[in-house]
Amino acid sequence: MGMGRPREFDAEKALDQAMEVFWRHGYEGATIAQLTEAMGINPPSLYACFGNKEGLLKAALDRYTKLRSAWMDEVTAAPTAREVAERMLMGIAEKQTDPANPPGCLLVQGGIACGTGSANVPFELAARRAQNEDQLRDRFVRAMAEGDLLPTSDPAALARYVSAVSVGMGVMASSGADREALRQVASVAVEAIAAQSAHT
Amino acid sequence: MGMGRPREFDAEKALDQAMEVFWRHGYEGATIAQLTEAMGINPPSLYACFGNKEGLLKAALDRYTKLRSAWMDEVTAAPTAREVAERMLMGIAEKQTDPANPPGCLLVQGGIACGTGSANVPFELAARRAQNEDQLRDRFVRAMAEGDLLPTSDPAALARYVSAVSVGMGVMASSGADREALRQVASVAVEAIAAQSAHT
DNA sequence: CCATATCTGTAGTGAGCGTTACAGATGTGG
DNA sequence: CCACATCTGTAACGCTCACTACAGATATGG
Repeated sequence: MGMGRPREFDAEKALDQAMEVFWRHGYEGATIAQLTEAMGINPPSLYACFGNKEGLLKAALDRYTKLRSAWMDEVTAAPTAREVAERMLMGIAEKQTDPANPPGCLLVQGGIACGTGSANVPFELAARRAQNEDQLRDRFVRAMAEGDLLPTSDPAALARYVSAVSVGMGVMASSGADREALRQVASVAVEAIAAQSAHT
Repeated sequence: MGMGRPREFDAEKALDQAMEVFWRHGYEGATIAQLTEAMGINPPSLYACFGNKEGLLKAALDRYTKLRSAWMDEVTAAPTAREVAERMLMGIAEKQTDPANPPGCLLVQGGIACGTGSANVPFELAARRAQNEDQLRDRFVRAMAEGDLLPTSDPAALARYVSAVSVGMGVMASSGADREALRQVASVAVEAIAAQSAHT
């Protein structure tokens, strides 16, 4: 039995284009026509490769988090909790205003609220955001063990806080805030972590 | 010339129901069928009263901000910048997890990203959020004048920060965070304002 | 070279969307 | 009581949506 005709497009390149469309217009706002045009393929190729619209979104989310995992590792590699928060939030100020991408964060822009037919999309995004939060929490737990945070600090609460600020910055970026405005927010936000840091 | 048949429904009550639907499903996720059913009216009544779907959203946004303005005044009436931030963020933790309403904030859930046909909806929401931010900024400017903040503090940056945290908390609430989790975030977040406060 | 399996492009499918035409109902002004 | 203006409910409009049937193209295995 033969293997059939090979596909004529690069699935990863196409996925990058789809990611951009979801990022800019959200899941419900993105149409198959926009997606296929951006990906340079026709609907049947999309459905053969990704199943349906929601499958394409999940593939785009996977690619998004994969592209950012190396950076997240750099962030958590910072020596102190304070510097972790600083690298994270300052880096986000840059990334979310990078003109190479749509403003904001795909994990927020993708769809915070959806209609009844796409009710699980917001949960899907929330699960991805939770992964980042967990990675931060683990890092802050380590900081606790290293005596880098106050004995009264709550690593999970700090991780939730940094995650919440990130999300807020993303929404601000998507509605026109420039890089300097986001840097100011990040700068203030880091002070809350500094206040929980042992010494200095 | 006669004044015509009077309408048989209460526009404000209907608007409250529409607000809920937009709040839960977002602008694009909310359908006219859902809206009319929740409002207890038929499409022609909706269009006669609010123009179209976007007009209904704007009316719902107006009502939303109006309902919250009294509370915002209470918040900014707090004696210090630190207490303003605390009342604001702690109050938001409560409001965004009030079971009487959908979780989160309408000004975020309404639609962060939209399709090409509704491209100005996100701007509309951003403008309303900016009003809150301006009110906070004015309050922090006053705090500066009263010597309540450090001479190096930037009132606009602090207002942006509090606004960003609020938005982040709203997204967290809409994806299932409970009241206690939001309170923890608020508690950490306030520390950043405390760090900018003069004395104590 | 033939059978088979998969991809590609065209051209649709039914369903659901926001919106409205229409006719009947119900009020006001003369 | 009568013209008129506005609201109400029914039923539909045109359009766009996600999705796919189909036929032709292009590879592999024998």
